[in-house]
Amino acid sequence: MARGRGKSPPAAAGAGETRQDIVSAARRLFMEHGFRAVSTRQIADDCGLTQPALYRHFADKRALYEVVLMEELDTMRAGLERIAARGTNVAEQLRQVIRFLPGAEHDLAQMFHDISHELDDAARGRLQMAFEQSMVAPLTSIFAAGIRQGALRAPERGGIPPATAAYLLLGMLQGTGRRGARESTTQKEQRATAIVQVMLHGLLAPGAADDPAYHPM
Amino acid sequence: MARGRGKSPPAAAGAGETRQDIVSAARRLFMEHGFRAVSTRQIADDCGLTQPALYRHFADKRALYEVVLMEELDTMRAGLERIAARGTNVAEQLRQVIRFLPGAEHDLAQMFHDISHELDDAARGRLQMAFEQSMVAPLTSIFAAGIRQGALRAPERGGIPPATAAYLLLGMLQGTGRRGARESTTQKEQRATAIVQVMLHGLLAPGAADDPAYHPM
DNA sequence: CCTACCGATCGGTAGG
DNA sequence: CCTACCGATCGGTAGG
Repeated sequence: MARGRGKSPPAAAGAGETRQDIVSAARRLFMEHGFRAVSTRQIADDCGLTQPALYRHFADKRALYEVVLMEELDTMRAGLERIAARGTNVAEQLRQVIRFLPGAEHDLAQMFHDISHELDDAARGRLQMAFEQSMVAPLTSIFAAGIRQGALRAPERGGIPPATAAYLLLGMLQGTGRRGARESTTQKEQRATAIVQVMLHGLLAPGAADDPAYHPM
Repeated sequence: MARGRGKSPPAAAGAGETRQDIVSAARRLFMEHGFRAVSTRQIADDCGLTQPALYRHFADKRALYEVVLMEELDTMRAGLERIAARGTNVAEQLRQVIRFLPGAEHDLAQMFHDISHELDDAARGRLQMAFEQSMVAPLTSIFAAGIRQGALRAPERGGIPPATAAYLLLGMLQGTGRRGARESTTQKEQRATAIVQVMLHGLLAPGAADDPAYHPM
């Protein structure tokens, strides 16, 4: 061990492996604490480097953060598109989406805040576009398919636009921050069931004509 | 003007007025940028003080932040309890809640993150309790009343627990960060309509038996 | 990829 | 409530 500084990852790092180590450490730290709360020295320490060494791989802290976010969005896109591509019914697709998306651990809200507040205009634009393509688009296509197949109401028949449904679903998934300690698995499951229940059936009792604007036919 | 530093508020500040000026400036800044992104010097500048002067009114930055959050929660509680107390039907109450709660400008998500990450255990406990009492409780009581009056389905009849409904509503209101520029008034209105529509009626088309677990009777 | 170091800024204190 | 100032830490650079 001629390193002396940190636990060098697996073994002797090859060519581009150091870069990926940095991104991995940065992802873990940024996603848990947010952009501002994580220092470049913490990231460097976590992969056994000195802080200035980071700048051989990334122009600055923001550039590293953008790479982290882009990779994260790409992972989400892969998962969501896979679910959207499956031909199962909408209810089942929704359950799979809820099971797949990180409820609180990835702290989606944190991510959106940082995109809005910590990046320059150019990076913000790129990330907003990536967010639309990776998260909104697959979810929108699930709802659109549901409408097309007649399983969901079209906007003209008392439904809502598919893209709006996608945003509302994402909001429900974010929850309201991690309230208290980590949610248990059964809590997550109950939450998932509740979301599906609301999105599909709403909460109105049968026969209750509470909303005069509602004319599904 | 013997001040020389900043626009001193209205006129010569009386006794406890300086303190309130500090809280007001802090609220504006904290709510827009988050705890870490706002420096004590910015707050002081905003009310025509030097930075050390803040410490004559608050023990430290965190204590000031806690006061800001507590006041904010109290404002929300007043509004929500007023809506919950009105005897109108659930649909109308939901619309009023959505109109009342700050959609993106107050950045609820930001607030929750800071509560979880920037405060010590004691303050975090106090704020979580205040959040439950000020936001969750009034919303829960609206949903509970709806169930009691037969307007909403009880959890045993395909509904969900009132507290869960409250959390889901808050999630939908947060949206997914401020996506892009400020939402326009008409966008807000469309969003409000969509939320009410989903919460009451869901999205399932009539006759579509997509969810085998659904037995409202 | 390291050592050494920069200017800037942070939250907070001393002392009046 | 101000001036003066503290130690700590930040992101980033010089130079090898």
